Amino acid sequence: MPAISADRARDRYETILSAGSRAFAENGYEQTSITTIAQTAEVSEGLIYKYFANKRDLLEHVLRAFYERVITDLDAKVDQGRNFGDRLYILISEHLSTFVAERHLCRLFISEVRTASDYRGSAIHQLNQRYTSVLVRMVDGAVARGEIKAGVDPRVFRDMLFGAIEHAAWRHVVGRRPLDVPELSRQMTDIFLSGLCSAPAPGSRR
Amino acid sequence: MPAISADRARDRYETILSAGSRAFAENGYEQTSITTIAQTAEVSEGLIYKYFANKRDLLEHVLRAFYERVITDLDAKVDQGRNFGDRLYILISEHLSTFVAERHLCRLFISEVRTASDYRGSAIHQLNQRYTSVLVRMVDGAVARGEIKAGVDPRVFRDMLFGAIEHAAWRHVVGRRPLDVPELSRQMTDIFLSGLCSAPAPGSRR
Amino acid sequence: MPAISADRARDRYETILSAGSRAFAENGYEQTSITTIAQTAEVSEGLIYKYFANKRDLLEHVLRAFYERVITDLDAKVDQGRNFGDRLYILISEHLSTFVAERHLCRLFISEVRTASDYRGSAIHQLNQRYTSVLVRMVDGAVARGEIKAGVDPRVFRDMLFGAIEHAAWRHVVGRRPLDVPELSRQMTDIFLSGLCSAPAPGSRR
Amino acid sequence: MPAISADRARDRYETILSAGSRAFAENGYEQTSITTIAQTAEVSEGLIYKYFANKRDLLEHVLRAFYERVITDLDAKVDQGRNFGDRLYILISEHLSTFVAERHLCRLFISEVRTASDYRGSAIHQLNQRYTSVLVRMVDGAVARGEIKAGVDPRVFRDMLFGAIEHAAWRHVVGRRPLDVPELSRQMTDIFLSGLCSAPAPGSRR
DNA sequence: AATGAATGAGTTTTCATTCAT
DNA sequence: AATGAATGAAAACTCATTCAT
Repeated sequence: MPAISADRARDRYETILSAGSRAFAENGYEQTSITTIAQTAEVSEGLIYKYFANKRDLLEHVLRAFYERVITDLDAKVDQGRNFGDRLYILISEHLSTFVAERHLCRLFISEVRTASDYRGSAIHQLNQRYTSVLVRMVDGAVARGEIKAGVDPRVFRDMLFGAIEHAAWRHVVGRRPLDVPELSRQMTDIFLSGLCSAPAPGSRR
Repeated sequence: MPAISADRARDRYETILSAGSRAFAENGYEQTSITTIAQTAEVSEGLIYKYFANKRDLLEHVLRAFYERVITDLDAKVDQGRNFGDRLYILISEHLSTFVAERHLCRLFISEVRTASDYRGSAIHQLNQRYTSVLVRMVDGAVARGEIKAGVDPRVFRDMLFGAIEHAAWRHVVGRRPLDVPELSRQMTDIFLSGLCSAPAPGSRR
Repeated sequence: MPAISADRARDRYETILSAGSRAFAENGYEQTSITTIAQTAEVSEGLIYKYFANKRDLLEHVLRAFYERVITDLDAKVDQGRNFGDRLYILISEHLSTFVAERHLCRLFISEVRTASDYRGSAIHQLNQRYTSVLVRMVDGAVARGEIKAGVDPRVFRDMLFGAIEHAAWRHVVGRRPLDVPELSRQMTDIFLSGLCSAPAPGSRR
Repeated sequence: MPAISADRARDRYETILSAGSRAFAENGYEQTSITTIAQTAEVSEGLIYKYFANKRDLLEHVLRAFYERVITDLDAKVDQGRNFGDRLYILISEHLSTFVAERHLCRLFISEVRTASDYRGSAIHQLNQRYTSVLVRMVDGAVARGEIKAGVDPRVFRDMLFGAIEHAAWRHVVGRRPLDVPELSRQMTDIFLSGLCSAPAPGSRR
């Protein structure tokens, strides 16, 4: 017989998570104090430590939740593409859209996750691998179907893809310039498919 | 008649800079205390403030020195390439080499510089623009000579290029995997030049 | 449901205020460290910052409390005097009594408050003006009733009065001599009323 | 055979004293650093410690020099007054003039000297007594000649006089209002001589 | 379950003073 | 005689975390 219902507990959890998310995203991990989060969540500081082991743990939950939002349904969406070009375009524009929609979390993600020395094996690392696997499967299939040339190392491609997306998104976050997601996605897709020199690859979107 | 030679002063400056560089690079800006740096440099805390206005100023000097190392001679080196493919290969492999050689500073650069909210207009920002301008000139020349197709937005290309390099370097830092710079550069160059689908672009290196 | 009663909080506040009051008064503002105050109050340093914004804020609270003690009921007391001489005597002896009773705070008041460059407009300044206004009203009334001669600039009189009191009190603090408040008040009153040359003014006390 | 001539040494001493005087006066003792003084004096920090034992010692020299300037010739000037009223007027206006002319040092004097717990017996204390003795002799003479009524405690009068002057001068320093020295001196003299109630004392100036 | 008062180690920064040159 | 590099002990202030209530 819990003194508090499970619903209520989940509600508290969400409230704190959301307050932490906003605070971290806006001011960075180090610059955010537990007190601030407690005030935003309209909750006592002590309670935060009932739901999260410590400040770092709260950050991890925030980032995981963000990552999960990015990944959700990505598989299904990508599968709607009829060919490799389609699928690549979808992947890029989905990823960019999320980063644009949650620019602050994107920034938090870039500056905090990627820095962490205990990244390997962490929950975030695992999510990252789940994400990556979508791409790997995509590439493998395309190679098998002869849609892309053999000899391409998928890991190199992956670095290029995610690096490019992050970099573009980061410039958007920092520069506060508007980002034309469809156009940017189209250009990136095109370069990936047919390179800078040749004519558009046959079958490339649009 | 100074009690101590200018050489000695320069030596101190470099000792502190180097200690700061290592410490920041290994643990991040916020996680590094002035005390740690002082101990590493075998110098009193007070002396650090004789050479640098404050902690942030020290970081800025560290990053600037790093950036200047990256940029030095880049122009000249790139100009040795006979065509766009050559030049692109040189740019990528030079950049990657620096990042690999100074993996920790690379990480510092990525996590601290790019995050800073006062980035725009800073000395680092200016160095970044100087760096970027090398690329922009390269692309403009290539378009003029018909080496790459029109319609490519150089900014998109730039994001893709630097993003890809940074991401690859980052994975190297985190994963502690060895990085085959020539091979990786070759693959990246190839993808940028001819894309994933088509045959290698005519005139591409190798 | 506060973990600690409001009474307890008020108690803490007063403990710190009193410790700060004593410490500041005995060694001056700059010479007193937060650490000292914390030790005197048997409280952690951090807690002081829960109750006061910063060291300066604590000083201000200390001075305000002192000033309020000086002012309290002064109006009522002064009004008990039947004529200007009576009232002047009451004002002087009241003021002197407070200064003698709290010699150390008196010194703090003189050396810190009056020195502060941000004095004008501060809460202390306002209290000072409230205090001063008692005197101004006293003088104005006396002029109107013909008790004192016209042509006296109340501001000059005010400077002389407060200056004299402060100076006497200061010598008491520094010299550690006992101060015969009634006798001193009587003499001051007499000089103010009838000057050094003439016979005692008619109606002067005693 | 000194490596430096006595003249040169005296010059250095004066330079440092003057730099210290200005710096202390403008920003207060605690807020002034030796470095600042060294820069103002265009002298190394080390040299200051050749001429003065420490920072506090420098302050003492500064204040002493100031005090000596105030006292110089005061005796002679006061003696020019033909009667007590004249002499009192001269004393007040001389004192006020000095304070007005050197408002910043006046402030330093009030906030630092009067606070010092080691005031008694200090060089400054001795100067103060020399100053005071001028007044005491004045009063004693006036009593002997029947110029002022018996029963006046010279110490009370002294407190009133100096307190009044300091207070007025302080308000001038803080408030940055212009000060009409002759008029203010006249009013003060008048109140001291004949009080607030009676008509001007016979023989009072003007 | 929830609070928020309390802690104390940790932070950056300043500065009077010393001393090798 | 003169320098100014170097020190190191302080200072004010912050904040994640704990625990009595």
